[in-house]
Amino acid sequence: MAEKLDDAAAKILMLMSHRGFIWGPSPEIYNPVKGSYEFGPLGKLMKTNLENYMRKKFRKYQFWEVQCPLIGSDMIWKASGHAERFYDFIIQCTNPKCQRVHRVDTLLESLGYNLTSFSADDFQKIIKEDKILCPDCQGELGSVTTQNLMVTSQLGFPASEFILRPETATTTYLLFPRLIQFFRTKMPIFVFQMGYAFRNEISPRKMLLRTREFEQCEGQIFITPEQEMNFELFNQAAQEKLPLWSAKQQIAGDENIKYYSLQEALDQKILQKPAYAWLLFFAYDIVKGLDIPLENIRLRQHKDDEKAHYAHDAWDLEINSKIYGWTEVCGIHDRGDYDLGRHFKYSKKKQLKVPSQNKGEKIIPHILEIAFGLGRLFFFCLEQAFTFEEERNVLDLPIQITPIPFAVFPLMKKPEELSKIAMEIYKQLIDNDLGAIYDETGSIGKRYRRTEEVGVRYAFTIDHQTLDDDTLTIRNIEDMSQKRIHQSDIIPIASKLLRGTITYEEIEDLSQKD
RNA sequence: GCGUCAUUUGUAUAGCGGUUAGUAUGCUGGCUUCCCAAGCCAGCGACCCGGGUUCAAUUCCCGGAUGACGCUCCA
Repeated sequence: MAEKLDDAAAKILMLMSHRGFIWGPSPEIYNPVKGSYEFGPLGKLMKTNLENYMRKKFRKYQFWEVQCPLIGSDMIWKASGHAERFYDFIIQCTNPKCQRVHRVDTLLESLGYNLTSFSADDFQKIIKEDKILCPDCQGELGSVTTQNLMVTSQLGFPASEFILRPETATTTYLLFPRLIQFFRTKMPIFVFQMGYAFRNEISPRKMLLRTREFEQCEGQIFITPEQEMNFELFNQAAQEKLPLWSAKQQIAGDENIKYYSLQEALDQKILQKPAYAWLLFFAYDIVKGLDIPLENIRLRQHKDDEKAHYAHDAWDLEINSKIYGWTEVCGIHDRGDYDLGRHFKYSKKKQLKVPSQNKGEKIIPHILEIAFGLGRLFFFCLEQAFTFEEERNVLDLPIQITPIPFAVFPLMKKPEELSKIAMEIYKQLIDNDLGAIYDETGSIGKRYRRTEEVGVRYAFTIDHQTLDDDTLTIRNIEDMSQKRIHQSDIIPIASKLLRGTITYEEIEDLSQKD
Protein backbone atom coordinates (compact mmCIF):
# COMPACT_ATOMS: atom_id res chain seq x y z
CA MET A 1 0.00 0.00 0.00
CA ALA A 2 1.25 3.44 -0.85
CA GLU A 3 2.32 5.51 2.12
CA LYS A 4 1.52 8.72 0.41
CA LEU A 5 -1.00 9.02 -2.34
CA ASP A 6 0.79 9.39 -5.64
CA ASP A 7 -0.21 11.94 -8.25
CA ALA A 8 -2.56 9.69 -10.16
CA ALA A 9 -4.31 8.57 -6.98
CA ALA A 10 -4.73 12.15 -5.80
CA LYS A 11 -6.08 13.12 -9.21
CA ILE A 12 -8.58 10.28 -9.18
CA LEU A 13 -9.85 11.25 -5.74
CA MET A 14 -10.07 14.89 -6.81
CA LEU A 15 -12.04 14.06 -9.94
CA MET A 16 -14.40 11.79 -8.02
CA SER A 17 -15.59 14.69 -5.94
CA HIS A 18 -15.06 17.46 -8.48
CA ARG A 19 -17.19 15.74 -11.10
CA GLY A 20 -19.98 14.87 -8.70
CA PHE A 21 -19.48 11.17 -7.99
CA ILE A 22 -18.68 11.05 -4.29
CA TRP A 23 -18.84 13.83 -1.73
CA GLY A 24 -18.16 13.91 1.97
CA PRO A 25 -17.56 12.96 4.68
CA SER A 26 -21.05 14.22 5.28
CA PRO A 27 -22.26 16.78 6.20
CA GLU A 28 -19.45 18.92 4.92
CA ILE A 29 -20.75 22.23 6.30
CA TYR A 30 -21.04 20.95 9.88
CA ASN A 31 -18.79 18.55 11.71
CA PRO A 32 -18.88 15.53 9.43
CA VAL A 33 -19.59 12.01 10.61
CA LYS A 34 -16.57 9.88 9.83
CA GLY A 35 -17.16 7.33 7.14
CA SER A 36 -20.36 8.76 5.71
CA TYR A 37 -20.49 9.83 2.10
CA GLU A 38 -22.91 11.28 -0.40
CA PHE A 39 -23.39 10.13 -3.95
CA GLY A 40 -23.52 13.21 -6.15
CA PRO A 41 -25.55 13.41 -9.37
CA LEU A 42 -23.19 11.31 -11.48
CA GLY A 43 -22.42 8.94 -8.63
CA LYS A 44 -26.08 8.27 -8.06
CA LEU A 45 -26.70 7.56 -11.75
CA MET A 46 -23.76 5.21 -11.84
CA LYS A 47 -24.73 3.44 -8.63
CA THR A 48 -28.25 2.86 -9.94
CA ASN A 49 -26.78 1.41 -13.11
CA LEU A 50 -24.44 -0.80 -11.11
CA GLU A 51 -27.33 -2.06 -9.00
CA ASN A 52 -29.26 -2.91 -12.12
CA TYR A 53 -26.23 -4.69 -13.53
CA MET A 54 -26.10 -6.79 -10.35
CA ARG A 55 -29.84 -7.50 -10.55
CA LYS A 56 -29.43 -8.70 -14.10
CA LYS A 57 -26.57 -11.02 -13.15
CA PHE A 58 -28.51 -12.54 -10.26
CA ARG A 59 -31.73 -12.86 -12.24
CA LYS A 60 -29.85 -14.66 -15.00
CA TYR A 61 -29.30 -17.55 -12.62
CA GLN A 62 -32.83 -17.26 -11.24
CA PHE A 63 -32.01 -15.62 -7.94
CA TRP A 64 -35.07 -13.71 -6.66
CA GLU A 65 -34.75 -10.38 -4.93
CA VAL A 66 -36.20 -9.62 -1.50
CA GLN A 67 -36.05 -6.65 0.81
CA CYS A 68 -36.08 -6.80 4.61
CA PRO A 69 -36.21 -4.26 7.43
CA LEU A 70 -33.08 -2.51 8.61
CA ILE A 71 -34.28 -2.39 12.20
CA GLY A 72 -34.64 -5.55 14.24
CA SER A 73 -34.94 -6.83 17.78
CA ASP A 74 -31.84 -7.93 19.63
CA MET A 75 -33.25 -11.47 19.59
CA ILE A 76 -32.34 -11.81 15.92
CA TRP A 77 -28.74 -10.89 16.54
CA LYS A 78 -28.42 -13.06 19.61
CA ALA A 79 -29.57 -16.00 17.56
CA SER A 80 -27.33 -15.15 14.63
CA GLY A 81 -24.26 -15.05 16.87
CA HIS A 82 -23.53 -11.41 16.13
CA ALA A 83 -24.31 -10.30 19.65
CA GLU A 84 -21.43 -12.42 20.99
CA ARG A 85 -19.23 -11.66 18.09
CA PHE A 86 -19.89 -7.95 17.87
CA TYR A 87 -19.35 -7.06 21.51
CA ASP A 88 -15.70 -6.66 22.37
CA PHE A 89 -14.45 -6.26 25.93
CA ILE A 90 -12.11 -3.31 26.02
CA ILE A 91 -10.00 -1.60 28.63
CA GLN A 92 -8.23 1.73 28.61
CA CYS A 93 -4.92 2.70 30.10
CA THR A 94 -5.36 5.35 32.81
CA ASN A 95 -1.99 6.96 32.21
CA PRO A 96 -3.03 10.34 30.74
CA LYS A 97 -0.08 10.29 28.38
CA CYS A 98 -0.97 6.87 26.98
CA GLN A 99 -4.74 6.30 27.18
CA ARG A 100 -4.47 3.45 24.79
CA VAL A 101 -7.45 1.18 24.33
CA HIS A 102 -6.85 -2.55 24.40
CA ARG A 103 -9.09 -5.44 23.61
CA VAL A 104 -9.16 -7.43 26.83
CA ASP A 105 -9.25 -10.87 25.25
CA THR A 106 -6.33 -10.28 22.89
CA LEU A 107 -4.39 -8.59 25.70
CA LEU A 108 -4.81 -11.55 28.05
CA GLU A 109 -4.23 -14.10 25.35
CA SER A 110 -0.96 -12.46 24.45
CA LEU A 111 0.03 -12.90 28.10
CA GLY A 112 -0.63 -16.59 27.91
CA TYR A 113 -4.11 -16.80 29.39
CA ASN A 114 -6.36 -19.46 28.00
CA LEU A 115 -9.78 -17.90 27.70
CA THR A 116 -13.15 -19.50 27.34
CA SER A 117 -16.30 -17.40 27.71
CA PHE A 118 -15.41 -14.90 30.40
CA SER A 119 -17.66 -12.10 31.60
CA ALA A 120 -16.63 -8.52 32.19
CA ASP A 121 -16.41 -9.26 35.92
CA ASP A 122 -14.16 -12.27 35.33
CA PHE A 123 -11.85 -10.17 33.21
CA GLN A 124 -11.83 -7.42 35.79
CA LYS A 125 -10.87 -9.93 38.48
CA ILE A 126 -7.94 -11.27 36.51
CA ILE A 127 -6.67 -7.81 35.73
CA LYS A 128 -6.86 -6.78 39.38
CA GLU A 129 -5.58 -9.94 41.02
CA ASP A 130 -2.77 -10.56 38.57
CA LYS A 131 -1.89 -6.85 38.46
CA ILE A 132 -1.93 -6.62 34.70
CA LEU A 133 -0.52 -3.34 33.42
CA CYS A 134 -0.66 -1.54 30.12
CA PRO A 135 1.78 -3.36 27.81
CA ASP A 136 2.81 -0.08 26.20
CA CYS A 137 3.54 2.20 29.13
CA GLN A 138 3.19 -0.05 32.19
CA GLY A 139 0.45 2.29 33.37
CA GLU A 140 -2.52 1.19 35.38
CA LEU A 141 -5.51 -0.10 33.47
CA GLY A 142 -9.03 1.23 33.99
CA SER A 143 -12.15 -0.89 34.20
CA VAL A 144 -13.40 -3.38 31.65
CA THR A 145 -16.21 -2.10 29.46
CA THR A 146 -17.92 -3.41 26.36
CA GLN A 147 -17.66 -1.92 22.93
CA ASN A 148 -20.76 -2.58 20.87
CA LEU A 149 -19.87 -2.99 17.22
CA MET A 150 -23.51 -2.98 16.19
CA VAL A 151 -25.42 0.27 15.79
CA THR A 152 -28.48 0.56 17.99
CA SER A 153 -31.53 2.76 18.08
CA GLN A 154 -34.52 3.34 20.33
CA LEU A 155 -38.07 2.46 19.37
CA GLY A 156 -41.46 2.46 21.07
CA PHE A 157 -43.01 4.13 24.15
CA PRO A 158 -41.36 3.67 26.51
CA ALA A 159 -38.42 3.24 24.19
CA SER A 160 -36.43 0.05 24.10
CA GLU A 161 -33.30 -0.80 22.22
CA PHE A 162 -33.33 -2.09 18.67
CA ILE A 163 -30.47 -2.98 16.40
CA LEU A 164 -29.68 -1.72 12.92
CA ARG A 165 -28.65 -4.78 10.97
CA PRO A 166 -24.90 -5.39 10.64
CA GLU A 167 -25.49 -7.48 7.50
CA THR A 168 -28.37 -8.17 5.14
CA ALA A 169 -27.75 -11.93 5.06
CA THR A 170 -29.32 -12.77 8.40
CA THR A 171 -32.48 -10.83 7.57
CA THR A 172 -32.80 -12.95 4.44
CA TYR A 173 -32.44 -16.17 6.47
CA LEU A 174 -35.34 -15.17 8.70
CA LEU A 175 -37.54 -15.49 5.63
CA PHE A 176 -36.79 -19.16 5.16
CA PRO A 177 -40.22 -20.48 6.23
CA ARG A 178 -41.85 -18.10 3.73
CA LEU A 179 -39.33 -18.72 1.00
CA ILE A 180 -39.67 -22.50 1.16
CA GLN A 181 -43.39 -22.06 0.53
CA PHE A 182 -42.89 -19.52 -2.26
CA PHE A 183 -40.55 -21.96 -4.00
CA ARG A 184 -43.08 -24.78 -3.50
CA THR A 185 -40.69 -26.61 -1.14
CA LYS A 186 -38.19 -27.10 -3.92
CA MET A 187 -34.52 -26.76 -3.01
CA PRO A 188 -32.08 -25.27 -3.76
CA ILE A 189 -33.49 -21.79 -3.23
CA PHE A 190 -31.78 -18.77 -4.77
CA VAL A 191 -32.45 -15.30 -3.30
CA PHE A 192 -30.59 -12.03 -3.00
CA GLN A 193 -30.99 -8.76 -1.20
CA MET A 194 -29.52 -5.30 -1.68
CA GLY A 195 -29.60 -2.75 1.06
CA TYR A 196 -27.98 -0.92 3.88
CA ALA A 197 -26.13 -2.42 6.82
CA PHE A 198 -24.53 -0.63 9.75
CA ARG A 199 -21.43 -1.20 11.81
CA ASN A 200 -19.79 0.85 14.49
CA GLU A 201 -16.38 0.68 12.87
CA ILE A 202 -13.67 1.95 15.17
CA SER A 203 -11.81 3.72 12.44
CA PRO A 204 -13.67 4.44 9.20
CA ARG A 205 -11.32 5.44 6.42
CA LYS A 206 -10.33 4.99 2.82
CA MET A 207 -13.40 6.60 1.30
CA LEU A 208 -16.11 4.07 0.54
CA LEU A 209 -13.94 1.14 1.53
CA ARG A 210 -14.61 1.36 5.26
CA THR A 211 -17.77 3.15 6.27
CA ARG A 212 -20.24 2.85 9.10
CA GLU A 213 -23.30 2.63 6.90
CA PHE A 214 -22.84 0.78 3.68
CA GLU A 215 -24.82 -1.11 1.09
CA GLN A 216 -24.51 -4.79 0.53
CA CYS A 217 -25.65 -7.03 -2.27
CA GLU A 218 -25.84 -10.53 -0.89
CA GLY A 219 -26.94 -13.69 -2.66
CA GLN A 220 -27.95 -16.78 -0.71
CA ILE A 221 -28.37 -20.36 -1.81
CA PHE A 222 -30.36 -22.58 0.56
CA ILE A 223 -29.28 -26.07 -0.33
CA THR A 224 -29.10 -29.64 0.94
CA PRO A 225 -25.75 -31.36 1.50
CA GLU A 226 -26.45 -33.70 -1.40
CA GLN A 227 -27.21 -30.82 -3.75
CA GLU A 228 -23.96 -29.11 -2.79
CA MET A 229 -22.07 -32.09 -4.20
CA ASN A 230 -24.27 -32.46 -7.26
CA PHE A 231 -24.94 -29.00 -8.61
CA GLU A 232 -26.30 -28.42 -12.06
CA LEU A 233 -24.80 -24.95 -12.64
CA PHE A 234 -21.37 -26.34 -11.86
CA ASN A 235 -21.38 -28.58 -14.91
CA GLN A 236 -21.86 -25.62 -17.23
CA ALA A 237 -18.95 -23.76 -15.68
CA ALA A 238 -16.57 -26.63 -14.88
CA GLN A 239 -13.94 -25.47 -17.36
CA GLU A 240 -14.06 -21.77 -16.37
CA LYS A 241 -10.78 -20.58 -14.89
CA LEU A 242 -10.32 -18.68 -11.66
CA PRO A 243 -7.27 -16.94 -10.13
CA LEU A 244 -7.08 -18.82 -6.83
CA TRP A 245 -4.77 -18.01 -3.95
CA SER A 246 -5.25 -20.75 -1.38
CA ALA A 247 -4.63 -20.51 2.34
CA LYS A 248 -1.89 -23.10 1.94
CA GLN A 249 -0.09 -20.93 -0.60
CA GLN A 250 -0.42 -17.88 1.62
CA ILE A 251 1.03 -19.70 4.62
CA ALA A 252 3.90 -20.93 2.44
CA GLY A 253 4.51 -17.35 1.32
CA ASP A 254 3.79 -18.27 -2.30
CA GLU A 255 2.41 -15.13 -3.94
CA ASN A 256 2.20 -16.67 -7.37
CA ILE A 257 -1.46 -16.72 -8.26
CA LYS A 258 -2.44 -19.50 -10.60
CA TYR A 259 -5.52 -20.00 -12.68
CA TYR A 260 -7.45 -23.21 -12.05
CA SER A 261 -10.56 -24.43 -13.76
CA LEU A 262 -13.35 -25.24 -11.34
CA GLN A 263 -12.84 -28.92 -12.13
CA GLU A 264 -9.10 -28.72 -11.45
CA ALA A 265 -9.71 -26.91 -8.17
CA LEU A 266 -11.98 -29.74 -7.02
CA ASP A 267 -9.65 -32.45 -8.30
CA GLN A 268 -6.74 -30.88 -6.45
CA LYS A 269 -8.86 -30.48 -3.31
CA ILE A 270 -8.42 -26.70 -3.25
CA LEU A 271 -12.21 -26.58 -3.21
CA GLN A 272 -14.48 -29.25 -1.79
CA LYS A 273 -17.97 -28.65 -3.13
CA PRO A 274 -19.18 -28.09 -6.70
CA ALA A 275 -21.91 -25.69 -5.59
CA TYR A 276 -19.46 -23.57 -3.63
CA ALA A 277 -17.00 -23.68 -6.53
CA TRP A 278 -19.69 -22.38 -8.85
CA LEU A 279 -20.36 -19.50 -6.47
CA LEU A 280 -16.71 -18.47 -6.66
CA PHE A 281 -17.04 -18.47 -10.42
CA PHE A 282 -20.21 -16.39 -10.18
CA ALA A 283 -18.45 -13.72 -8.09
CA TYR A 284 -15.54 -13.64 -10.52
CA ASP A 285 -17.86 -13.45 -13.51
CA ILE A 286 -19.71 -10.46 -12.06
CA VAL A 287 -16.50 -8.50 -11.45
CA LYS A 288 -14.98 -9.49 -14.78
CA GLY A 289 -18.08 -8.17 -16.53
CA LEU A 290 -17.36 -4.73 -15.11
CA ASP A 291 -14.10 -4.45 -17.08
CA ILE A 292 -11.86 -4.61 -14.03
CA PRO A 293 -8.43 -5.58 -15.46
CA LEU A 294 -7.94 -9.30 -14.87
CA GLU A 295 -4.51 -8.89 -13.30
CA ASN A 296 -6.19 -6.82 -10.60
CA ILE A 297 -8.58 -9.56 -9.51
CA ARG A 298 -7.86 -12.56 -7.31
CA LEU A 299 -9.70 -14.96 -5.06
CA ARG A 300 -8.03 -15.35 -1.68
CA GLN A 301 -8.92 -18.11 0.73
CA HIS A 302 -9.29 -17.25 4.40
CA LYS A 303 -6.83 -18.88 6.71
CA ASP A 304 -8.41 -20.73 9.62
CA ASP A 305 -7.87 -17.91 12.08
CA GLU A 306 -9.53 -15.37 9.79
CA LYS A 307 -12.76 -17.23 9.29
CA ALA A 308 -15.96 -15.83 10.64
CA HIS A 309 -17.87 -17.61 13.36
CA TYR A 310 -20.19 -19.20 10.83
CA ALA A 311 -17.84 -20.12 8.02
CA HIS A 312 -16.77 -23.62 6.95
CA ASP A 313 -14.85 -22.29 4.00
CA ALA A 314 -14.39 -18.66 3.01
CA TRP A 315 -12.80 -16.90 0.08
CA ASP A 316 -12.59 -13.20 -0.63
CA LEU A 317 -12.68 -11.77 -4.08
CA GLU A 318 -10.08 -9.02 -3.92
CA ILE A 319 -9.35 -6.16 -6.27
CA ASN A 320 -6.02 -4.41 -6.46
CA SER A 321 -6.98 -0.79 -5.92
CA LYS A 322 -4.90 1.85 -7.66
CA ILE A 323 -5.13 3.86 -4.45
CA TYR A 324 -5.38 1.45 -1.55
CA GLY A 325 -3.92 -1.85 -2.75
CA TRP A 326 -5.57 -5.28 -2.54
CA THR A 327 -8.97 -5.01 -0.89
CA GLU A 328 -11.90 -7.37 -0.40
CA VAL A 329 -14.93 -6.56 -2.49
CA CYS A 330 -16.87 -9.79 -2.10
CA GLY A 331 -16.89 -12.56 0.47
CA ILE A 332 -17.98 -16.04 -0.57
CA HIS A 333 -18.90 -18.15 2.43
CA ASP A 334 -19.83 -21.74 3.00
CA ARG A 335 -21.98 -21.16 6.08
CA GLY A 336 -23.05 -24.77 6.39
CA ASP A 337 -26.07 -25.26 8.63
CA TYR A 338 -24.82 -22.67 11.11
CA ASP A 339 -27.44 -19.99 10.51
CA LEU A 340 -30.63 -21.96 10.23
CA GLY A 341 -29.33 -24.25 12.97
CA ARG A 342 -29.00 -21.30 15.31
CA HIS A 343 -32.40 -19.92 14.37
CA PHE A 344 -33.93 -23.35 14.87
CA LYS A 345 -32.37 -23.54 18.31
CA TYR A 346 -33.52 -20.07 19.32
CA SER A 347 -36.94 -19.92 17.68
CA LYS A 348 -37.87 -23.62 17.86
CA LYS A 349 -39.73 -23.22 14.56
CA LYS A 350 -40.02 -26.54 12.77
CA GLN A 351 -40.44 -24.77 9.42
CA LEU A 352 -36.71 -24.12 9.43
CA LYS A 353 -36.08 -27.77 8.62
CA VAL A 354 -36.66 -29.65 5.38
CA PRO A 355 -37.09 -33.36 4.65
CA SER A 356 -33.85 -35.20 3.98
CA GLN A 357 -33.18 -37.98 1.51
CA ASN A 358 -33.81 -40.49 4.26
CA LYS A 359 -37.48 -41.04 4.81
CA GLY A 360 -38.96 -39.44 7.88
CA GLU A 361 -35.78 -37.51 8.71
CA LYS A 362 -35.61 -33.71 8.69
CA ILE A 363 -32.48 -31.67 8.31
CA ILE A 364 -31.33 -28.09 8.61
CA PRO A 365 -30.59 -26.67 5.15
CA HIS A 366 -27.12 -25.41 4.37
CA ILE A 367 -26.39 -21.93 3.11
CA LEU A 368 -23.86 -20.71 0.57
CA GLU A 369 -23.44 -16.97 0.52
CA ILE A 370 -21.96 -14.42 -1.84
CA ALA A 371 -21.68 -10.99 -0.25
CA PHE A 372 -20.69 -7.90 -2.19
CA GLY A 373 -20.05 -4.50 -0.72
CA LEU A 374 -21.80 -2.30 -3.24
CA GLY A 375 -19.96 0.84 -2.22
CA ARG A 376 -16.65 -0.92 -2.59
CA LEU A 377 -17.59 -2.35 -5.94
CA PHE A 378 -18.72 1.10 -7.06
CA PHE A 379 -15.46 2.62 -5.87
CA PHE A 380 -13.32 0.05 -7.68
CA CYS A 381 -15.24 0.34 -10.95
CA LEU A 382 -14.75 4.07 -10.82
CA GLU A 383 -11.08 4.22 -9.84
CA GLN A 384 -10.02 1.45 -12.21
CA ALA A 385 -11.70 3.26 -15.11
CA PHE A 386 -9.74 6.50 -14.89
CA THR A 387 -7.05 6.67 -17.55
CA PHE A 388 -4.91 9.71 -18.08
CA GLU A 389 -3.68 10.31 -21.59
CA GLU A 390 -1.43 13.10 -22.70
CA GLU A 391 -4.23 15.29 -23.98
CA ARG A 392 -7.22 14.05 -22.11
CA ASN A 393 -8.66 12.30 -19.06
CA VAL A 394 -10.86 9.38 -19.97
CA LEU A 395 -13.26 7.59 -17.69
CA ASP A 396 -13.42 4.28 -19.49
CA LEU A 397 -16.47 2.71 -17.85
CA PRO A 398 -18.53 -0.05 -19.44
CA ILE A 399 -21.59 1.39 -21.13
CA GLN A 400 -23.98 -0.49 -18.84
CA ILE A 401 -22.81 1.33 -15.73
CA THR A 402 -21.39 4.62 -16.97
CA PRO A 403 -23.53 7.43 -15.54
CA ILE A 404 -24.35 8.98 -18.90
CA PRO A 405 -23.73 6.90 -22.01
CA PHE A 406 -24.71 9.52 -24.61
CA ALA A 407 -24.36 13.24 -25.24
CA VAL A 408 -25.96 15.54 -27.80
CA PHE A 409 -24.22 18.70 -28.95
CA PRO A 410 -24.99 21.40 -31.49
CA LEU A 411 -21.65 22.16 -33.14
CA MET A 412 -22.23 25.78 -32.08
CA LYS A 413 -24.98 28.00 -30.81
CA LYS A 414 -25.58 29.62 -34.19
CA PRO A 415 -27.57 29.15 -36.23
CA GLU A 416 -30.30 28.41 -33.71
CA GLU A 417 -31.62 25.48 -35.74
CA LEU A 418 -28.65 23.38 -34.62
CA SER A 419 -29.60 23.76 -30.95
CA LYS A 420 -33.24 23.08 -31.72
CA ILE A 421 -32.52 19.81 -33.50
CA ALA A 422 -30.03 18.76 -30.82
CA MET A 423 -32.52 19.42 -28.03
CA GLU A 424 -35.14 17.36 -29.82
CA ILE A 425 -32.75 14.43 -30.20
CA TYR A 426 -31.86 14.72 -26.53
CA LYS A 427 -35.52 14.44 -25.56
CA GLN A 428 -36.00 11.43 -27.81
CA LEU A 429 -33.09 9.66 -26.14
CA ILE A 430 -34.50 10.32 -22.68
CA ASP A 431 -37.95 9.15 -23.80
CA ASN A 432 -36.36 5.90 -24.89
CA ASP A 433 -34.58 5.32 -21.56
CA LEU A 434 -31.23 6.17 -23.13
CA GLY A 435 -29.22 8.21 -20.60
CA ALA A 436 -27.99 11.42 -22.21
CA ILE A 437 -26.94 14.98 -21.60
CA TYR A 438 -27.36 18.07 -23.75
CA ASP A 439 -24.68 20.75 -23.77
CA GLU A 440 -24.11 23.80 -25.94
CA THR A 441 -21.63 25.66 -23.74
CA GLY A 442 -18.13 26.44 -24.97
CA SER A 443 -16.32 25.05 -27.94
CA ILE A 444 -17.10 21.60 -29.29
CA GLY A 445 -13.65 20.33 -28.37
CA LYS A 446 -14.09 21.41 -24.79
CA ARG A 447 -17.41 19.61 -24.57
CA TYR A 448 -15.84 16.40 -25.86
CA ARG A 449 -13.10 16.68 -23.23
CA ARG A 450 -15.49 17.46 -20.42
CA THR A 451 -17.78 14.56 -21.20
CA GLU A 452 -15.14 11.90 -21.78
CA GLU A 453 -13.83 12.71 -18.31
CA VAL A 454 -17.13 11.50 -16.86
CA GLY A 455 -17.54 8.45 -19.04
CA VAL A 456 -19.87 9.59 -21.84
CA ARG A 457 -19.25 6.89 -24.46
CA TYR A 458 -20.84 8.41 -27.56
CA ALA A 459 -21.52 11.99 -28.59
CA PHE A 460 -23.96 13.01 -31.32
CA THR A 461 -23.04 16.32 -32.92
CA ILE A 462 -25.42 18.33 -35.06
CA ASP A 463 -23.58 20.42 -37.65
CA HIS A 464 -24.35 22.46 -40.75
CA GLN A 465 -24.64 19.39 -42.91
CA THR A 466 -27.50 18.20 -40.69
CA LEU A 467 -29.57 21.08 -42.02
CA ASP A 468 -29.05 19.85 -45.59
CA ASP A 469 -29.38 16.08 -45.35
CA ASP A 470 -30.48 15.09 -41.80
CA THR A 471 -27.20 13.33 -41.06
CA LEU A 472 -25.03 13.95 -38.02
CA THR A 473 -21.86 12.59 -36.47
CA ILE A 474 -21.45 10.01 -33.76
CA ARG A 475 -18.15 10.14 -31.89
CA ASN A 476 -16.55 7.24 -30.05
CA ILE A 477 -14.84 7.93 -26.70
CA GLU A 478 -12.21 5.27 -27.27
CA ASP A 479 -10.36 6.64 -30.29
CA MET A 480 -12.21 9.93 -30.84
CA SER A 481 -13.19 8.79 -34.32
CA GLN A 482 -16.47 9.81 -35.90
CA LYS A 483 -19.01 8.43 -38.35
CA ARG A 484 -21.98 10.04 -40.05
CA ILE A 485 -25.34 8.49 -39.44
CA HIS A 486 -28.87 9.43 -40.37
CA GLN A 487 -30.90 11.26 -37.75
CA SER A 488 -33.66 8.65 -37.89
CA ASP A 489 -31.18 5.91 -36.95
CA ILE A 490 -30.07 7.48 -33.67
CA ILE A 491 -32.53 5.73 -31.39
CA PRO A 492 -32.06 2.21 -32.80
CA ILE A 493 -28.27 2.61 -32.89
CA ALA A 494 -28.08 4.03 -29.37
CA SER A 495 -30.35 1.28 -28.02
CA LYS A 496 -28.21 -1.43 -29.57
CA LEU A 497 -24.99 0.16 -28.36
CA LEU A 498 -26.36 0.29 -24.84
CA ARG A 499 -27.51 -3.32 -24.93
CA GLY A 500 -24.25 -4.39 -26.53
CA THR A 501 -25.92 -5.94 -29.55
CA ILE A 502 -23.78 -3.90 -31.94
CA THR A 503 -20.35 -2.34 -31.64
CA TYR A 504 -19.26 1.07 -32.86
CA GLU A 505 -17.21 -0.65 -35.56
CA GLU A 506 -20.35 -2.19 -37.01
CA ILE A 507 -22.11 1.13 -37.53
CA GLU A 508 -22.31 2.07 -41.21
CA ASP A 509 -20.54 5.34 -41.97
CA LEU A 510 -22.61 7.35 -44.45
CA SER A 511 -19.78 9.79 -45.14
CA GLN A 512 -17.89 6.95 -46.83
CA LYS A 513 -20.75 6.50 -49.27
CA ASP A 514 -21.45 8.60 -52.27
C1' G B 1 -8.65 7.25 20.82
C1' C B 2 -3.06 8.22 20.06
C1' G B 3 1.00 10.06 16.84
C1' U B 4 2.97 12.78 12.38
C1' C B 5 1.90 16.30 8.73
C1' A B 6 -1.47 19.61 6.68
C1' U B 7 -5.69 23.55 5.78
C1' U B 8 -5.33 30.55 0.87
C1' U B 9 -11.58 30.88 -4.60
C1' G B 10 -14.67 24.80 -7.67
C1' U B 11 -9.36 22.80 -8.41
C1' A B 12 -3.90 23.44 -8.14
C1' U B 13 -0.84 26.87 -6.05
C1' A B 14 2.10 32.01 -4.75
C1' G B 15 2.70 35.30 -0.89
C1' C B 16 3.13 38.84 3.26
C1' G B 17 2.88 41.66 10.58
C1' G B 18 0.04 46.97 6.98
C1' U B 19 -0.99 43.73 -0.34
C1' U B 20 -6.50 46.56 -4.67
C1' A B 21 -4.05 38.77 -1.58
C1' G B 22 -0.87 37.22 -7.23
C1' U B 23 -0.89 33.10 -10.95
C1' A B 24 -2.92 28.91 -13.61
C1' U B 25 -7.13 26.32 -14.49
C1' G B 26 -12.38 26.56 -13.87
C1' C B 27 -17.04 29.07 -14.31
C1' U B 28 -20.47 33.12 -16.53
C1' G B 29 -21.60 36.51 -20.64
C1' G B 30 -20.11 38.34 -25.52
C1' C B 31 -17.39 37.95 -30.44
C1' U B 32 -15.56 34.52 -34.09
C1' U B 33 -20.25 28.91 -39.70
C1' C B 34 -15.78 26.96 -34.73
C1' C B 35 -15.09 19.11 -34.80
C1' C B 36 -11.23 17.79 -30.40
C1' A B 37 -9.48 21.76 -23.31
C1' A B 38 -7.86 27.51 -29.62
C1' G B 39 -8.18 32.99 -29.61
C1' C B 40 -9.96 37.89 -28.09
C1' C B 41 -13.08 41.09 -24.73
C1' A B 42 -15.76 41.59 -20.11
C1' G B 43 -16.98 39.45 -15.48
C1' C B 44 -17.27 35.71 -10.97
C1' G B 45 -14.69 33.45 -7.13
C1' A B 46 -10.44 32.39 -1.37
C1' C B 47 -6.94 33.44 3.49
C1' C B 48 -10.98 26.65 8.24
C1' C B 49 -13.10 28.37 13.25
C1' G B 50 -12.29 30.68 18.20
C1' G B 51 -9.10 33.18 21.52
C1' G B 52 -4.40 35.75 22.47
C1' U B 53 -0.06 39.06 21.25
C1' U B 54 -0.03 43.78 18.43
C1' C B 55 -1.63 50.41 16.68
C1' A B 56 -2.50 46.47 12.96
C1' A B 57 -2.98 39.08 12.18
C1' U B 58 -4.46 35.57 6.27
C1' U B 59 0.71 35.87 8.26
C1' C B 60 3.13 35.00 15.07
C1' C B 61 1.25 32.06 19.64
C1' C B 62 -2.55 28.81 21.99
C1' G B 63 -6.93 25.92 21.50
C1' G B 64 -10.60 23.62 18.36
C1' A B 65 -12.54 21.50 13.80
C1' U B 66 -11.48 18.83 9.57
C1' G B 67 -8.37 15.92 6.24
C1' A B 68 -4.27 12.47 4.74
C1' C B 69 -1.03 8.76 6.51
C1' G B 70 0.58 5.41 10.50
C1' C B 71 -0.86 2.78 15.19
C1' U B 72 -5.15 0.44 17.22
C1' C B 73 -9.29 -2.06 15.17
C1' C B 74 -11.43 -4.73 11.20
C1' A B 75 -17.71 -11.29 8.77
